[in-house]
Amino acid sequence: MNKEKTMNNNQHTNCCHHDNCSGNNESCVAIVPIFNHLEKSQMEEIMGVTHSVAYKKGEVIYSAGDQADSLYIVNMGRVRIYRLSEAGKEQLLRILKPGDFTGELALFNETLHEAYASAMVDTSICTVKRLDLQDLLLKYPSISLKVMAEFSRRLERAERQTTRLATEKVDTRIALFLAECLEVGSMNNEITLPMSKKDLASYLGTTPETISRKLYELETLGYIRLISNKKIQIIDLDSLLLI
Amino acid sequence: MNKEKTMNNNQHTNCCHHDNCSGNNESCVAIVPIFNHLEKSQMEEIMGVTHSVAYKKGEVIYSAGDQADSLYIVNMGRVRIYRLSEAGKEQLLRILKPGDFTGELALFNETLHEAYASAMVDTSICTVKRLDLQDLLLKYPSISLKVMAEFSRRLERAERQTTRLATEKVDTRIALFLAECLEVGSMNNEITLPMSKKDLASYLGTTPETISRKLYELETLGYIRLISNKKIQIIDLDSLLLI
DNA sequence: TTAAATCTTTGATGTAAATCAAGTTTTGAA
DNA sequence: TTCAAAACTTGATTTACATCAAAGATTTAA
Repeated sequence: MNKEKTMNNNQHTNCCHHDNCSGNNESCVAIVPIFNHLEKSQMEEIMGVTHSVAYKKGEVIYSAGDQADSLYIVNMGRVRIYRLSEAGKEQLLRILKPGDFTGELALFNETLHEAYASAMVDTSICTVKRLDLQDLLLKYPSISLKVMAEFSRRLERAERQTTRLATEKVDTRIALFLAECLEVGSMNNEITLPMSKKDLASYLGTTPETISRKLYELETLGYIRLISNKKIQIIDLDSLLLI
Repeated sequence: MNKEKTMNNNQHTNCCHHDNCSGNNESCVAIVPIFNHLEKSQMEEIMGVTHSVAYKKGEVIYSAGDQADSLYIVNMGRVRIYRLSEAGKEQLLRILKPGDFTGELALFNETLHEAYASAMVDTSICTVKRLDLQDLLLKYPSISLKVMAEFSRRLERAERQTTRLATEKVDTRIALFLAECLEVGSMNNEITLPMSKKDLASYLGTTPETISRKLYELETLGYIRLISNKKIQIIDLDSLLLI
């Protein structure tokens, strides 16, 4: 069951247990939307309270049940956020890219994490301690506005996903997902799946077998073309969305 | 209640499209968690920018596609927030009680509403305009902390629900729901369903028929006892959660 | 109070998608 | 580069649940 054969449970309480420590803080603060609108001097102040930590591919960043006391901002790499069902089945919730953050839930509520976060590739992360963050938010209210904007976006997405899982058939969920991949930006309607089909299945609340079959079916219908494992060309978006 | 009788209407500019207008602002600001921790003088300032509106049972408060420009705080009554699937199927997302708020999503993001809000019973609501709210948040950063705490709680719930819909069978989802109803507080393990079974079905991503059958099944197993339409006694919580 | 509308239950039937199993392909670490 | 471990595909089978239909409840409004 336990796929993370992590060497040791490293508690990154402070900085610098890992390699790339200091200095990186700068880039981190500068790239995240919640901070990068501030004055240079303010950013420098923030750098003072951030800690940079590096995680190897597969390493766990936090687990459900952990006491949450930091905000985690992805500086480089990719982080998967997932939950486990009662039966231990994994469900992928989202994938963080540089500039995204997590850990905030418990930060404001003194609760434990309910989700897991692990590094999908070698990843560097900046952390800000609960109390430091609260100070920052009180001192620079505009940060709060950014954080709230991000929260509300996430909330919107989470509720949209909830509705899809509750009301749409698998075909439709796949079609909607493909359409969203397309939106982002793509050469001649060609998309690259941002995750493995196993993960996609988990994200969409289905199984890899079903994903495989449905994609084949969509190709048969002439709506898409399967180019390679991760590449798909959308041929008829309108029909796709009418499924 | 009844404090409105003693009040005269001032300080609200474009209030009074509906009946019960003045005076209620006070109770509204005083009861919501995002404001009620403030100083009296600060609350009074906030009252100055809130508008009280009454909705009759069934009235729509906002619809998907509407431009969102206000925060809605429930003062009295009950509000259902729901979405429509691509096929027009309704999905209940949550039910707001006095003190809860909605409309915030688009408030920080200049987007349109994606959900619908309608009054389940006669309801009175306080609204705060986008710009007024932003001023308040910048002026009183502690309000932001409250709002973020509420957001993160909602996010947690939304993601939990997503995971349940994606990974659990209907039995389990029902069992988990019943268990949550129990938590809140209940005499001798007796719970009162907070919504119709039709709504519950929608919330849990299933159908009323299935709800009906599964509840009967749970009774047969001896885990619960169906007292009346809306009342259920939980007999064996542990077994219920092991389904 | 009564009738209409809405919700709920129960039964019969259909089906989408999960599961199981066994190959094939891709990936990544040594 | 090679080889083992994952990930992916395809087929056969099972099943959980939706759908349809029609009879009881309950709620609502006149």
